[in-house]
Amino acid sequence: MPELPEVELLKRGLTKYIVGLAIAGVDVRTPKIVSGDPLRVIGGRVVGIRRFGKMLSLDLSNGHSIAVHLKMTGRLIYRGKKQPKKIEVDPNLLELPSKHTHVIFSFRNGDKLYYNDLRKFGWIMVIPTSEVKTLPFVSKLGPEPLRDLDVRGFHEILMKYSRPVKTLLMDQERISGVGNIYANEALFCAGVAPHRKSNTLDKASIRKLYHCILKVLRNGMKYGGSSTDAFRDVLGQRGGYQEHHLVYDREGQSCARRGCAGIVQKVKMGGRGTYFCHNCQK
DNA sequence: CTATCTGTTCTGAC
DNA sequence: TGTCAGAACAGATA
Repeated sequence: MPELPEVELLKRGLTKYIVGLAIAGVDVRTPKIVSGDPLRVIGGRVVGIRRFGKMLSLDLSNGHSIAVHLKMTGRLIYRGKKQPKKIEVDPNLLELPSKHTHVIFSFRNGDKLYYNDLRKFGWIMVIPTSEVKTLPFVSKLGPEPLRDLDVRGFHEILMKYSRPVKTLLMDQERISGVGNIYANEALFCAGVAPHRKSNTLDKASIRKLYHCILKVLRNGMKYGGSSTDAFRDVLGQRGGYQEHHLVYDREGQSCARRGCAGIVQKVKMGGRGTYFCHNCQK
């Protein structure tokens, strides 16, 4: 669920609400979610939030960091003094902690940060700040669009593999941050069929796909993230990008492109829902 | 009730 | 090394 745009929005929200706060306590309700010693965070002040692909690192003044991966259904929800009066929150997030709350960070000023996760795939790791970059998960991440990937680099990656281009886009060790929703949308935007082997794309298509990836990621952020299901921002509010999906979750509906009579197809690729228009994507 | 679906990543098999 | 199925888990939907 949370892909680059959603995690980036979360990063901005956390920066706004918890940077500067000192941690007074941690309540670990589901131990398997947390690794490292949670007590190390106590007394630390949040000095910054970093994002690595879809992972976040909450960096503390005491030399430790809280690395968080939300996987499919994780949520980080802030409740406290800075939260706006009027927010539109899910009914099941009105009462926190809830039965899906696994970790609670309490700040000295009384504010709280809740880690909720319906499916419990996500994780939290307490480690020295200097080790965040060397985590296997982080050090293996490929370049990130919008930051350290240009058309040339993108071209190079596509040429190197003969896999279906969609699974390549979602491979975090090749390109980081793109997940299923944005891969589907970017391929539609570029008119490229998801099952095309990446090294068979021509230069023009590659260029187009590159710009489409940036475009859909930026759009995702512009509309507050994609909340077809699990994603909520740091205040617990839904995003709006799902209303702008052109193929994802639109099986059987008519193609969004003007003048195209195609119907959005759904197939399975690499075990994931793959949506495309046979007419527009070659 | 059963079967199948779900946005991520890791492991183990080939 | 590259690729893929299955697992981790809980709930929604058909």
